[in-house]
Amino acid sequence: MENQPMLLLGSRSCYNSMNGGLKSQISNSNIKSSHQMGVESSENHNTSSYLSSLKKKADKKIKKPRFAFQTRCQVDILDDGYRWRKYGQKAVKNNNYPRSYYRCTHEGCNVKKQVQRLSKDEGVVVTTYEGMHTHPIDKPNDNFEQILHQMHIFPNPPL
DNA sequence: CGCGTTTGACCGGCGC
DNA sequence: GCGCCGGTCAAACGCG
Repeated sequence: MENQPMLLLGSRSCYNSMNGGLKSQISNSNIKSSHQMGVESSENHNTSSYLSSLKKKADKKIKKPRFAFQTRCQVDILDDGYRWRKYGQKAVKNNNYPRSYYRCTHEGCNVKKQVQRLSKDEGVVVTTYEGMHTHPIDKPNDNFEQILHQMHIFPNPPL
């Protein structure tokens, strides 16, 4: 329970009413840093080039800043103003519901988002954000943006 | 047509 | 060393 995420109650358009205090677990480590140093020239890859780029340089054990919060709504897709592209869906053992993996469809913005529903309460959706957006919000939402600010999470850090 | 979504396969790490 | 679990990508299809 150390990393107990914050609880947001309300429907899709009801991001208000936040119980408990907001805790941003943003590590002081680098937020995005190098990620572009990967492939550039040389497109010829071996047979199993498959996930070759996956390993990349790996910046030590730097973990990306990720924060999770739970929402009480029937829809798992929370429109936070960014565009997300689903890149996978896997079912976890602890939950009877599958977990959805989303990624920000922005150039240079490798922000990921996980959406998981609780098997116990299908009305509860756990959304986990990984990384930070390096660009302003496309569709500024009312309360959501304010929440981000309250969480000390700004869309475009001074990097 | 563009791209967002969907599904299966595969890999890496960890536990036993 | 193998099995399990979680995570990601890739190709195809559907929809706008």
